[in-house]
Amino acid sequence: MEYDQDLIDRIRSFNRFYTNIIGLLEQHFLDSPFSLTEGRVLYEICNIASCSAKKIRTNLLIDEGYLSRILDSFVKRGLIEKTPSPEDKRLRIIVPTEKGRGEFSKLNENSNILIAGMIEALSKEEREDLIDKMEGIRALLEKPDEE
Amino acid sequence: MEYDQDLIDRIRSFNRFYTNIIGLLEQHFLDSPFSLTEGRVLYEICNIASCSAKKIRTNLLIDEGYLSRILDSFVKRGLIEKTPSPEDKRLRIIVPTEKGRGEFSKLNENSNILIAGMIEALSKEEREDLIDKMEGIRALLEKPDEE
DNA sequence: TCAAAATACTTGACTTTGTCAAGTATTTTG
DNA sequence: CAAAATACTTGACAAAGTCAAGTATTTTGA
Repeated sequence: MEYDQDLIDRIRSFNRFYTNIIGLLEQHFLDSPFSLTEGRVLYEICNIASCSAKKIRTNLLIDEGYLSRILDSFVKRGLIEKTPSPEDKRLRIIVPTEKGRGEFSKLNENSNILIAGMIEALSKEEREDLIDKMEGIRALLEKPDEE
Repeated sequence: MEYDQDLIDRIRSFNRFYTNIIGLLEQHFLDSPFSLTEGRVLYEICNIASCSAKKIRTNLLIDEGYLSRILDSFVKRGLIEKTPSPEDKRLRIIVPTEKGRGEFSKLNENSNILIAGMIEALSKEEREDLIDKMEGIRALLEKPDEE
């Protein structure tokens, strides 16, 4: 394969840089009652309509058994309710409780604060520039057929 | 704290997107004899001059004991050599073996191929645009005093 | 129509990954 | 030169993730 090594090195360098950024943002899970994976699962639960384990797994690439146990622990912690679907009794439909949504908001709020801190030194113009670049990267890397 | 929620939401959306990108690239560790953390450690070893556990830890935020064991396993696998430093006998200086450097190159090569695949649909101009945006983001987010 | 295959999830046993704290050897500091 | 600090190691443990077999239900196709 023929490729431009300089370009790739610079992309990799950015990736290392951004991995650290994301790592910093993810550290707030350490001060929360959630692991990173639990946080992602909770995100899906709060954003998927009539959610089920199956639907989470289409978005998340997580072991079935592992997810099952995470959901169990969410039930025990009062964050979600699992009820067998009336149409298909193999499925359990998952709904976040009030508390579950509350915890999710807190997680988001913390993340918001971290990001606000990250960009606080930037002017309005710089912030807009940042967003433009981010969305430009996404447009370039996202497959045309996706989303 | 007063902040622009729309801006933050869009940054978070980009972060989720880029977390997936990085996740895809990191999956190649699954087909390699290294865990992600091992890969990062090997990266440091191959890029730090007269490396020691201490120096790795300044870059990597990893538990001292865990690192010690990873280095042990690298010795057992013939990837590095650890010798007490003559100047300071508390330190062990770490040098990658021929094999260690070889494995590291393989890891890089695989990563290169993945990135090449990621940008293969892009034209020359688009690739340059991508790099510009990445380096622009980095410039914006990196603290002025860093690097 | 009903046995076989597929689906959705659960459970037990296990491995990998990461953490904590105490311990050893050496060096630095006052 | 004793006490504190540094660099690393080790044992015990906990958290995170994987694998495969099992249960209940639904779908498929002869």
